[in-house]
Amino acid sequence: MAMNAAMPRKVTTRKPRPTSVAEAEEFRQTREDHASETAEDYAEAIADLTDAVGEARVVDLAKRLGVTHVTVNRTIARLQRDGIVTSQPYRAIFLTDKGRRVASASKQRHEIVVAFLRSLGVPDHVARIDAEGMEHHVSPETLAAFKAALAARNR
Amino acid sequence: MAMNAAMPRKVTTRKPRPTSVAEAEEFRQTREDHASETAEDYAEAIADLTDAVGEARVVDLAKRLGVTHVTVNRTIARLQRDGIVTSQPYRAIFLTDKGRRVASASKQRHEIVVAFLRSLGVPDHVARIDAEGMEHHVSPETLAAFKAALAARNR
DNA sequence: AAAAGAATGTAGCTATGGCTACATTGATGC
DNA sequence: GCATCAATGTAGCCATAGCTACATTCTTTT
Ligand SMILES: [Mn+2]
Ligand SMILES: [Mn+2]
Ligand SMILES: [Mn+2]
Ligand SMILES: [Mn+2]
Repeated sequence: MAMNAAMPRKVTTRKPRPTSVAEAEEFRQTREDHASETAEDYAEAIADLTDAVGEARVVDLAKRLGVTHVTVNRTIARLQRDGIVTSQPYRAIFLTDKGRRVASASKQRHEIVVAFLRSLGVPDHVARIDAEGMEHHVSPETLAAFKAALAARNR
Repeated sequence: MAMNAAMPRKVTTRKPRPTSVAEAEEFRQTREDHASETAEDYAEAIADLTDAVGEARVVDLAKRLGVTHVTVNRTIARLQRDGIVTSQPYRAIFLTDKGRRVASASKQRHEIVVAFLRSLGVPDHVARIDAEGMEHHVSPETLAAFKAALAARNR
């Protein structure tokens, strides 16, 4: 198809910028989820250890989380700053009221995610691994959908 | 119940350390997932933009990902170092073969996760947000389970 | 061709979260 | 009681990933 030479044409070397930026919100939420992830996992681990052996020590948390005791120390300092735990040198770590609420909500959500994956036929070991990461990105709506699917299956 | 005063008792101030450390593997995998997350999201975004407007520019990626152009610049340098993209100053960013493979696999997984959540009745907007974070923690086994559940629903 | 403006790049800051190496403290065993 | 060893703490390193402020380059407009 030949161009009419007399017809003026806008020469645009620079490509037009895409207008849509709706996706940005999704990434922002993911980053926000990651920001609370450490608090949630530590709170859960501290609650578990406290239930199991009466207290949560730095060395227990390090083993459980697969990091060194140094990393645990620094993280606990941040969690104390943020009102999730109390801690004193050479003492066990304890959850604050806020920390207990975080632990309880996280544990519930975590267990539902594991149960849901298992109900789909995912092997237990794999379900536990996937759930450890997925849990922090499961919104209340999605959690409700998981619960509903589990209930439907048991009906 | 009264204690027999003659019975010797081991006084253990220090609580016995918990032996189980199986959970550590789950956290390690989550950290590993997070390490590849940036490459996957950037590769997907670059592939999308290249399809949509012929090229991926720094400013487009910044808008899409909800970060400043500075963050994009630094990330692109790392991705180039890691063989995911090629880039030259003031030029568009292109995927390498490796980058295209990452983009393709990520995009497929991402779409399946979104479709699966929607099939559970999660509202589209929420499904997209949750999927953006969850996708990186979905193992091949779980992905297969999602696919199977979707197929069953359409049967 | 020059000006203006958009895009890109760079300098330098912050926070999180990993690590090794070394110092200190506390609990256990003798 | 004291020595030993486990636990805890601290110093200082690294990488990732975010930011603001400012400099430079390229594209478009006039
Ligand atoms: Mn958890
Ligand atoms: Mn987790
Ligand atoms: Mn993502
Ligand atoms: Mn994640």
